[in-house]
Amino acid sequence: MKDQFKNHISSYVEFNDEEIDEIFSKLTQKIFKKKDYLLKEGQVCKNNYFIISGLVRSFYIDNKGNEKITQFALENWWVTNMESYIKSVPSYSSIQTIEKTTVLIIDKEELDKLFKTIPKLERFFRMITENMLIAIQRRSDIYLQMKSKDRYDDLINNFPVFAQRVPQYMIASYLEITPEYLSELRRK
Amino acid sequence: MKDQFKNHISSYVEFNDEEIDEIFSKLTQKIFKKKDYLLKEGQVCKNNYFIISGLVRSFYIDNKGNEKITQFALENWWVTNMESYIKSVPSYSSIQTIEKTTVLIIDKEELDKLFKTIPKLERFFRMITENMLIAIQRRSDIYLQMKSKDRYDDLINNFPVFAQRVPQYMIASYLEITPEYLSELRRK
DNA sequence: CTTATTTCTTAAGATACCTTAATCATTAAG
DNA sequence: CTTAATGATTAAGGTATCTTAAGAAATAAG
Repeated sequence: MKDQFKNHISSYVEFNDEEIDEIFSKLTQKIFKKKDYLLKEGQVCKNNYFIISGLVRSFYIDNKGNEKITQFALENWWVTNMESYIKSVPSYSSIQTIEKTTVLIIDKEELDKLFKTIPKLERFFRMITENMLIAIQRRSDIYLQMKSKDRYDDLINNFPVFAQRVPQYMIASYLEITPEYLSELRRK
Repeated sequence: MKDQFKNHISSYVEFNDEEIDEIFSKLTQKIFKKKDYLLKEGQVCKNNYFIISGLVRSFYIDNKGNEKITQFALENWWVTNMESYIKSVPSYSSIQTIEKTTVLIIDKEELDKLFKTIPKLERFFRMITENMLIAIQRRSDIYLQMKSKDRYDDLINNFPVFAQRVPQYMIASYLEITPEYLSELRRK
C-alpha cells in the first residue's frame, strides 16, 4: 500500500526515502463500506483522498431533487471537492463509495505544512491539478456538444471498467441522460 | 502595466520587488489586432498568456465543421490550451482575439526555470490552476444539466460584460445552442 | 452615401431526448 | 425458499432544440 502510493507520486516527481516517509507519516488509511460517504453535501471538505482500491462517485442533487453524478474515481486517483477544499466553503456535492473502498487521507492543513518543508510536493500537486484540469476540460468541451449515443460510446471505449463496475442508471446520470433513454440507445 | 501584473500576482502570493522584477523580465508584451490568433489548432502551445486588455476566445472545429467556443477570457485572466501546454502536444483548439488585445507572454521553458529560482511562483500557478479547475468544474457540472434558457440567464447574470462585447452568435456557440434558437429564447 | 459583409431574427418541419407508467429481471433480506 | 428492494427495459405522447432557408438589421468598406 505504501509502495502503491510511492510508485504513484514517483511517477510525477522524484522523492527520496526520507521525503516519502515524512509524507506518508501524515496520511491516514481508512476503509469505507459500500455506500459510505467520504463527504456529504454541506460539509466543508478538509481532505484530499487517494484511492488505494475501490470505486467512488461524486454527485449533487439538482433543483428537481435528482442525483447528478459528475465524476467516478477508482484506484490511484485523487478525489475531493476542489471548490470546497480550496476555498473552505460548504460542498455542493457528495462523495460516496460504490464499492468497498480503501483510501489514504491527507488533511489540508497538514498538506499545506508539508508544502513548506518539501517544496517539491507543491510541484506534484500542481501537476496533479493540471491533469485533472485537462481531463475535466476535455469532458466539458466535448461532452456538451456530443449526442448522448456518442458520449456513451466514448465512455465505454475509454473506461470500459466503469460499464462493468457501475450500475447502468449511474452511467446514465453521468452521461446526463435518463436510464430509460440509455436503455433505448443500447438496444441499437 | 507592470503594476497591473504585480497587483494580480500579489493578490495570491506575496513577492518582493526583486522577485517581481525577475519574473517580469521573462515576460514579453505583445499587441494583437482584432481577429489575430494567439494560438492556432495543430500548433504546440508553448506560452501562457496574461491578458492586460482586450478579449479573446478559445474554440475548436467539431466534426461537422462548426466552430465550438469553449472559453472567453478578458483583462487579468490567464489563457492557454492547458493540454497542449502541459503535454507539449498539438492543440485541438485555437485562441483568437475578439477585440484588439494586449498580453504578457510567458514561455513554458522560462517559467519552468523560474519555478526553480522562485519556488513561491510554483504556489501561485498551483493556485491559479486550482481556480481554473473550480471554474471549469462548475461550468461542466451545471451547464450539462441546465436548459439553454437557464444557461443563458446564468451567463448574463454572472458575466454581463460578455453580452456587451461578444457577438450573439458567439454567445450561442459558447452556450452550445444555435444562434437561431438563442434568438427565439431572447424574444421571451 | 452606397454597397458589401456580418450579424440577427422568424418560421416550418424534423429529431433527440424526456416523462410517465408499467412490466420484467436481478440481487438482497427475512 | 419467499418476499422485498433494486435495477433494467419497453412504449406512448410530449417538449426542447435543431435544420434549413429566407429576409431584416447593423456594421464595415469603398
